[in-house]
Amino acid sequence: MKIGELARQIGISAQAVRFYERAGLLHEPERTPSGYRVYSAAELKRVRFIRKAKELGFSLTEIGDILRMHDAGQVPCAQVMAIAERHLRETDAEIKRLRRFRAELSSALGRWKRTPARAVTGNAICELIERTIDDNHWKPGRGAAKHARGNGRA
Amino acid sequence: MKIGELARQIGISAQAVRFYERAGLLHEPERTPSGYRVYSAAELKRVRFIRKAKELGFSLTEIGDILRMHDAGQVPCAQVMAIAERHLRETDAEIKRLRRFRAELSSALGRWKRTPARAVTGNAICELIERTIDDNHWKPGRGAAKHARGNGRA
DNA sequence: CTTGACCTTACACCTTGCTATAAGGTATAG
DNA sequence: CTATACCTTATAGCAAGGTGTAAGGTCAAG
Repeated sequence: MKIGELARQIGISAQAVRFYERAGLLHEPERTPSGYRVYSAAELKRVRFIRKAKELGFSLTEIGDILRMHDAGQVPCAQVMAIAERHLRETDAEIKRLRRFRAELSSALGRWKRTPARAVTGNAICELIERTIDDNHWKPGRGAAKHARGNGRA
Repeated sequence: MKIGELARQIGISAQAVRFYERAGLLHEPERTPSGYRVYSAAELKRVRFIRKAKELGFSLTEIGDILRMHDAGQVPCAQVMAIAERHLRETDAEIKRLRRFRAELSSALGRWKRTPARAVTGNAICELIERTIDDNHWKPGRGAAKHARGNGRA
């Protein structure tokens, strides 16, 4: 199977497959005499594994670690569980953060609607925004969202 | 006031201030004879506005639009409200997405714990992951998380 | 007159996971 | 023989919001 066929079966682009190879997730594949990459069913499964792990929120780095453990003859399931549990905690934290943010934004919007910006003081840029945090009941913790990250599900 | 003093008062780096200038959020400042940027209280307020808007989830592009409206003599508050309402909807969608993801991850973890990977079939990479989506009760919608992104609160 | 804190510019780099493009070689159908 | 679909490599670029570094100029204190 050549790269385009593999990519089609998984539902990704051929470039993405080459990208995984360069990223160290796939071994150097065999080649036809003319240099085309040739993949076996095992490689197909490996790529499928990569996509599944990605959908579960694993980063390519983590997936690479897992695959290298596997290649070294180890069973990486303990690591997989640990990473998944960390992702769960991070997701919880991110949901909490987003909920706090949502509440704050919603409350600002409510105040803006009750007190429209007819009372624009001449030297404000947008008085709505300017009075919002001057109220200062909302102290965003230092670095609250430092590690926040989309979890990469495509 | 020079750039370092301005940055210190806002709590950002001097590079960030120059970055805002290059991004078109700040006007070309006055300069000392030796070329140092000199800022007035009005510029300080403008930078403070930028940070406040950013904390409310506005992107630098949006903030730039708002500031340009202001510079053109308009009152950008209607746009600000519209953007804020869009952010609210996006935040809601992102929270929903994360909750679905969390439920899925949590359920996978539960299954993994109940049925540990002692039954490792020889040709799997990590059987935990491999059996998870083969169950296939979980169809991630196409492009569900296309626009998902941390909302830039620092 | 030197040290050190501050300022200047320009450019590269970071994160992640790819996508796009250029410039070319290969395989197959008609 | 040619059209076209596929493959190769290398390189650049995106999103977003900056940070880091190099190489140098300026200013006050001691």
